[in-house]
Amino acid sequence: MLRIALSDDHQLFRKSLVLLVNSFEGMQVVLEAADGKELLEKLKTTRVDILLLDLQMSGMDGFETALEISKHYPEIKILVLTLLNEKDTIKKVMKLGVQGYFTKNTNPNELKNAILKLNDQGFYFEENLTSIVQDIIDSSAAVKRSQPVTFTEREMQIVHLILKEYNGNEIGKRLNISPRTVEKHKRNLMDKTGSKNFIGVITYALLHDFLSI
Amino acid sequence: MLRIALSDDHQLFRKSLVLLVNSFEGMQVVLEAADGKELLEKLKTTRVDILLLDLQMSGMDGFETALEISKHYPEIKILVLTLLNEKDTIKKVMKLGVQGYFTKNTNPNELKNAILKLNDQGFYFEENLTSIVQDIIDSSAAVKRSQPVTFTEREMQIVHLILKEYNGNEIGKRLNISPRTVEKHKRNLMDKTGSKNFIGVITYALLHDFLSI
DNA sequence: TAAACAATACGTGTTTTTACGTAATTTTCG
DNA sequence: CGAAAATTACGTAAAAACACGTATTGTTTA
Repeated sequence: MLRIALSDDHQLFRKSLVLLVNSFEGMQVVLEAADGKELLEKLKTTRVDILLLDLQMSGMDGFETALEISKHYPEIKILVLTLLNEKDTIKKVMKLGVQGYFTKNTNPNELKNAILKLNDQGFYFEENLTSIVQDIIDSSAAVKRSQPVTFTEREMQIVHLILKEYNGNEIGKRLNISPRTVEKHKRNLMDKTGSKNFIGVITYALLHDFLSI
Repeated sequence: MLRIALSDDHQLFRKSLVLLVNSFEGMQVVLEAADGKELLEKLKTTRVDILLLDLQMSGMDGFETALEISKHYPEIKILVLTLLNEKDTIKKVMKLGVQGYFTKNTNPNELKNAILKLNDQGFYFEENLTSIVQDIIDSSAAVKRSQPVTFTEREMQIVHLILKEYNGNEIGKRLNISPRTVEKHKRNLMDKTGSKNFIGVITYALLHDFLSI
């Protein structure tokens, strides 16, 4: 059962939205708030999976709220509901950690689909926003392309052995090198991919197609 | 009517076993195979309830067969027939998802009883094996592995946060739970996926499509 | 309503990984 | 050949993860 939070300062709209969402199978509104402040307060005691967030709320505004939520509750997926449809606004909220965007004048039946996709895929954007998304993805990919990271053969060997769940000691034995050397390789990989731990190296390699499992 | 499959490489024994089983009320042999390969082939077109599986088959051996069957046809209950009676062997097959064990030198009249009990209770073991069974059921994570592994919502949250390279402490803070609880979730995940470390959990989830990055 | 599952939490360790630095050998290649 | 890159290795210490156990509290569900 998906636990939905709903934040919108228009009570009538909010209440009907509650009814709509509750009519969908597999999800339920567990939290309602009129503004960001109330929302943050209630989140302290209520666990939610997905937040439907209005962008025109009075009081603490939607941008600020989105930022706070994604900082304090990164596990909550945020679907922004708004009347706005301008490229810049969209980009702006996306940078705040929002995983979905839904304009209020879109067909309400699509909302269920949006929530489910957001939950399954981790993101949802309306069809017509594809180009914007692509823009953003491209621009962030360009940053990565400017600093080409490659793994050496030895490093790849080590990645593979780590995927087989060998620890540093065992890898050293298999490769006939000191465990310290294995550590050094691991550290180099973390440094060059900017990871805090080796899981970051693995995901980096997967995302950059150095690796497939 | 119980649909029985029978796999044994000794044709004489197999044929007489067919007669024996067919003489029992309420059950019928619907499939015969000399080895694991043939068995798997025939299972594609024949539905069976219970499989009587010999452990000394040539070709693909019984262990491997049991593993394949329980993986692809978890609904089929497997009763192993064997001459072996050693604790280790018994444990080994049980970990493969076998629900019953029957030594060939036991009274044949007991076979009907074994099949019926296996069907009704979901398991059957000869009296003297009870302690071994209890041992394994209590202690073995491998038993769990033979059942379909699923991640709970909370576990998925934690997987996602770990992918974001948060450490246990940080995850605890973000989710408002104790770091110890996070550790517990991680350990449960490692247990249920049979991993030595969390990288194993990640790859398991990726391979089983719980997760995409 | 009992049983199973999920989520929570702690104790008491041990093992492994990570951090940060330095530096000596190969190996590769312009 | 000589510079750059890759591989090797170690010291010291702190942080994090892992192992294995127990236990309470809700929630689902057969």
